[in-house]
Amino acid sequence: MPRNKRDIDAQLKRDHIVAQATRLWLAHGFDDTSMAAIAREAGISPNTIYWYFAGKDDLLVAAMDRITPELAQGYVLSGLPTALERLTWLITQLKTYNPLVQAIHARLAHSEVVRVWHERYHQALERLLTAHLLKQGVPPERAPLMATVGTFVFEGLLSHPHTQAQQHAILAWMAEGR
Amino acid sequence: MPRNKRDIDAQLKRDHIVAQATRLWLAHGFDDTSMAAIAREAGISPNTIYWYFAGKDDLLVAAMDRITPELAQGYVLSGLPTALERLTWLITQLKTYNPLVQAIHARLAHSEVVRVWHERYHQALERLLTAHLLKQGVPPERAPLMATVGTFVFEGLLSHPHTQAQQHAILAWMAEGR
DNA sequence: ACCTGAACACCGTTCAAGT
DNA sequence: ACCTGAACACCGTTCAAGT
Repeated sequence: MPRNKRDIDAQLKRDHIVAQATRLWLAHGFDDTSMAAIAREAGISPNTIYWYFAGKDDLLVAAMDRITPELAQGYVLSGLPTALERLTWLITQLKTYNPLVQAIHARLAHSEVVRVWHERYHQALERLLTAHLLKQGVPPERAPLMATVGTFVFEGLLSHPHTQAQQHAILAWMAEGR
Repeated sequence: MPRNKRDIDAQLKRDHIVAQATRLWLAHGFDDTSMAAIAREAGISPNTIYWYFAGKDDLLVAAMDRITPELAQGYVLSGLPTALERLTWLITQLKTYNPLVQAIHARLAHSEVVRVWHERYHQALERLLTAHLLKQGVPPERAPLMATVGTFVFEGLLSHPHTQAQQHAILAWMAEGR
């Protein structure tokens, strides 16, 4: 994307800001990490962030855009054999990023960029699940519905406390594709 | 609960504050309705709210505590014959209160009172679904799991946009108890 | 017991000015 | 093009003082 040295530097700095924001958000939560704190950590003045990002929500989306390809790659590379193992791997990873996932949902009502990002994310997850369900032998007219249900259950697991046993039972139920 | 005239007046005023807060939150959202705005509408000064409530989160919980018994009563009184109709009724009602439901989830990470309330709410909903599933003939060892899944799907429906047809298909799937 | 005016500490964001 | 110091408008909450 960057075309010359200048653009590369700008890209690097942008990425540095995103990295610091992500680190602080994961450590202290989205709401409890101010733009001032992010700027301090990145070694710039607070308003400089606004040169690179339209606002805190845009910074959040940039953070997610950095994480998700990594996750997708890891998902493929993991090469786990069973559906249950793959689902468990995915939810374990997503839990790592839970403060950001939470923030995405909390900002949904207030921010258009977040809304757009979330929409895309859901579609990607549903595509993944639909493909899996079809391979599992679920009838094609039923698969999309069950994929939507699957994403809801997945989100429920992410946002609610539960025991390891409960998680296992629910993921096993999902893997079954029933 | 109130023991004398003085307590009754205090109770009425408390309720008046909750009513105004609920009205404004439903109209403009939780975050976009300041304590000052609620006080203005209730005809008191902002800090007077803090005489009756520990904070904005406590006011939110009080609002939910006012709504849920009404909902539970309406659920029973509706006397709808089929599970699908009852689920549809329930989600239609809950959608009416969506700004408050959203706020509950958004405040989960920040407020202990909200966390406690949410926990109770989930347990109540799961009990409702478990009872329904058992009546539907679902094996007892499977019912609690499916009830948890059901609440996740229910919450997913509440917090994500979808067509009427999608909602119907998902609720029908839930009513089936599969 | 109940209520208030004024202030506090903080927030995301913007402005005017610099290089 | 990039960065900053200072300010803005606002927020939930608290304090000191009243009745």
